[in-house]
Amino acid sequence: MIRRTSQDIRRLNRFEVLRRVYAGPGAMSRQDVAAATGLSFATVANLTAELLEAGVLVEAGHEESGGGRPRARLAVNAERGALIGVDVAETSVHAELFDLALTVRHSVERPLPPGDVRPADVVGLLGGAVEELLAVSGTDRARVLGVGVSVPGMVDREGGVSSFSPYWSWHEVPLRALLDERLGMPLWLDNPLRASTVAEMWFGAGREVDDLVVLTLRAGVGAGIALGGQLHRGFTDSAGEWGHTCLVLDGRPCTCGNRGCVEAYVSLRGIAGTWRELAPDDERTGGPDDAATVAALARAADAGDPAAVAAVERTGRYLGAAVAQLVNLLNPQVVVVGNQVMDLLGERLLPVAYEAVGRHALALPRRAATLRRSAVPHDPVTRGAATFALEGFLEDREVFGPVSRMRRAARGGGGAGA
Amino acid sequence: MIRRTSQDIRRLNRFEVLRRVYAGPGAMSRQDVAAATGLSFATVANLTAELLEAGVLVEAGHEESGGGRPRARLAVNAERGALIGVDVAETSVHAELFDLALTVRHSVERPLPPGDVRPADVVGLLGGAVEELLAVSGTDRARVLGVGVSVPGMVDREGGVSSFSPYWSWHEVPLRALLDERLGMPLWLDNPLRASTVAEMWFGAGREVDDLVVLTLRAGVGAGIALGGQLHRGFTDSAGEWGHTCLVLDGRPCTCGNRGCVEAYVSLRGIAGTWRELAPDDERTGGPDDAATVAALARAADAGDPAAVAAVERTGRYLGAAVAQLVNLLNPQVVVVGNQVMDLLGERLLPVAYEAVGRHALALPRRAATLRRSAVPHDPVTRGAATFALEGFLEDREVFGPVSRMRRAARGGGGAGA
DNA sequence: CCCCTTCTTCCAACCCTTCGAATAAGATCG
DNA sequence: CGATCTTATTCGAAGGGTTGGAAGAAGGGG
Repeated sequence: MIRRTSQDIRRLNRFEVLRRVYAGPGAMSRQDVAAATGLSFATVANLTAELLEAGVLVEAGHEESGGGRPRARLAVNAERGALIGVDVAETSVHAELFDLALTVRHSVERPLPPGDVRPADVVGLLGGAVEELLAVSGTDRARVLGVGVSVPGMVDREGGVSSFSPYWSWHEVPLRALLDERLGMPLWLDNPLRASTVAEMWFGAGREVDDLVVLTLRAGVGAGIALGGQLHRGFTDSAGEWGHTCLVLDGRPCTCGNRGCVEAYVSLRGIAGTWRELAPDDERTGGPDDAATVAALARAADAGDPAAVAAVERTGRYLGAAVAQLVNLLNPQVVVVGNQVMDLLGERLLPVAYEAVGRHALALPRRAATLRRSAVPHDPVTRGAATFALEGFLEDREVFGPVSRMRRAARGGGGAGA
Repeated sequence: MIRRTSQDIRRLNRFEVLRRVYAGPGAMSRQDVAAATGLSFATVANLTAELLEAGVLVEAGHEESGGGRPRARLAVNAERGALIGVDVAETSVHAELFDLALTVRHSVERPLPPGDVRPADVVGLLGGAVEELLAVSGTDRARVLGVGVSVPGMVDREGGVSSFSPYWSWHEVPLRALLDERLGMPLWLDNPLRASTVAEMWFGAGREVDDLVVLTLRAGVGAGIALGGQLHRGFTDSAGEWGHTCLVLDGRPCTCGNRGCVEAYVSLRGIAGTWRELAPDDERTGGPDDAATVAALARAADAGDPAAVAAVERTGRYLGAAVAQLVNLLNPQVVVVGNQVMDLLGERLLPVAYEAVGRHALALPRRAATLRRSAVPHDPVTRGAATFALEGFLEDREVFGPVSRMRRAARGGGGAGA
């Protein structure tokens, strides 16, 4: 049983206030935040005071006054510290350094060798990439508020263990232990699905919406699920494995051993496969690099190549049918589609997919749901990983103590008068 | 934005305590409840006092003492009031009267005419059934704490409107308005999926588990979803429409107009259809009453009829493949299968289905999930409907006021000594 | 320079949980 | 049969949160 305490309310409200400030581009006042969150003004003032004291927010000038006291503008204090987000993907380790305003400051990408990769190699590469980020940006280690790391597959977040990797023969790898030693900074581990989702919640569609599903389409595919404003992790941290949902009974073989999985149709490899089916003699369809093949497909479709157009169309229909299942089952307000496949095929795919959703989903949940492309700036996975670190920092009891502690401090210090 | 307040904590804890008392068959002490809920003993004592004062609980004797003061046994006060649960189904209206211990006291079933049925007819029949329940049981209207009504299809719970019915040509029918007038008792409207799920949360597998999926298999099929101990309703109250998830692309036509839906394979009609496919010349497979056909199928399978055995087996595989999707996506701790199909085919179906889940789901979420038959006594839909009324009663601010109100009352009244 | 308007801060009130001391209620033993 | 022991409950104070409203702060306008 999880104990619910009033401090949870406080923590969630703190998140909420800060999310609004991130959302409003430098122009949020306390009043705006109160209106947007539905919290009382007193509470917003209280929480902002706390965030100001912690240096997370700063007051940046005032708004135009229409006769009364002008509102103070709240902004995130970018210089309060740095966050690092790392995306360990199939072929590379991508590490980025953000300031606290979640602006990308520096970026490093290190290729991973093909084939099976040992955990120690990833740890080494990751450690090196982080060191380089610190060196290049001249950031002191102590200024880093946390490092978020996204590892593919199933990750036991609490234990810090990678239970299973789709690409490598990893089993119960104690990543936290290995990385803690190497990095010496606060560390949060999770997987790319949940990273993308949390990025969406802070910086994308999730800012306005409480029930959303975030589809990640790249080498693998998955669905991050956020319901009631809370990320759903599942009983063993493995919710969101949408890729091996059966889309076509006895359809194409999938890497998982089954047939007809969603992933076999809307992942990079699946899309390349669809093109190959439709144009078996076209040598562009046969390359070993699926991302390159899909990029070629996009170009060919733009050029009016009939097989390519048909392949995109068919992919859209597959995607739509698969999304319809989610819409029926979860009745979300928004379905966000993101990552590589979107970057490559983007606008070509969504209209077809949307139309297919309409054919496959029931009227009421379909009308409720909108399908849209991710609006998260830059890479949602590294950003999401950094967001985990941000969330971790915001839960730090040293920095954000209980209210009474603040009050004692205020009394002791004695505020300087005007 | 939904405001989170400390009173929500109180309300949820009140639910939690009471759920434990229902779960422990007459043998729960305050200590047991505290251990089971993880709440502090003081809080449990506090909540119990409130429930005792409201007459919901009573102290029923003491446990054997092993040397110290004996523990008081807590029990639900069945006589505190009555609850009515109504299941409006395709072919009948089934109304049941429960005491507060959720024991069925009286039951009435009224057939509905085949074909399109008007809302007024359902309201009339329902009203009559409720009147009969009151008359037969000699229950005073004022003693009824609430009436829960389950209506098929999509129901706007807050508005009290049936947005869409799968059987009848209902559109935006203001059921609450119609029924309020007829019944004159507190009313809660919802659909059978969510009713079954909430029944499971209070009286079935959900007592021990926080993430569960409840499959309802009868004329239609659906999946009730409870995550983190909370029922998920979806953005427009229509989550759980699992029946029209695509199981076989371009498979059997479904009533919804698409092809290959889950419902076309594991609903009563779907199962009958599978049997018919396998034994087209067997006249037992062709009756108009699907429930009767499935009952015949169960008998034939028991008798060793090869086509019947194959039909059950195939149905199990379909079910397993469909469940695997849910297991992968949501990573629940338990999947409960219930309602008519289970009653008819029960034990024959689950082993095959379980095996198929194993083939179609990923290792980690599969290991986490158990598939089991509903353990909710009697009819989960009427019971769930009654449970909505129970929950409504437990939220009644007149009865369960804030803590301070209690304290004032205690001071004013002055408790009688021992 | 005073008044008016609007934003912020501050305080008291209220809600909820929990710790620990005090009280209650049997069992047991001398 | 009372003292003592053990365990269960009750009670009060403290701690963590939110909120409405009074009081203070900061401009604009006459």
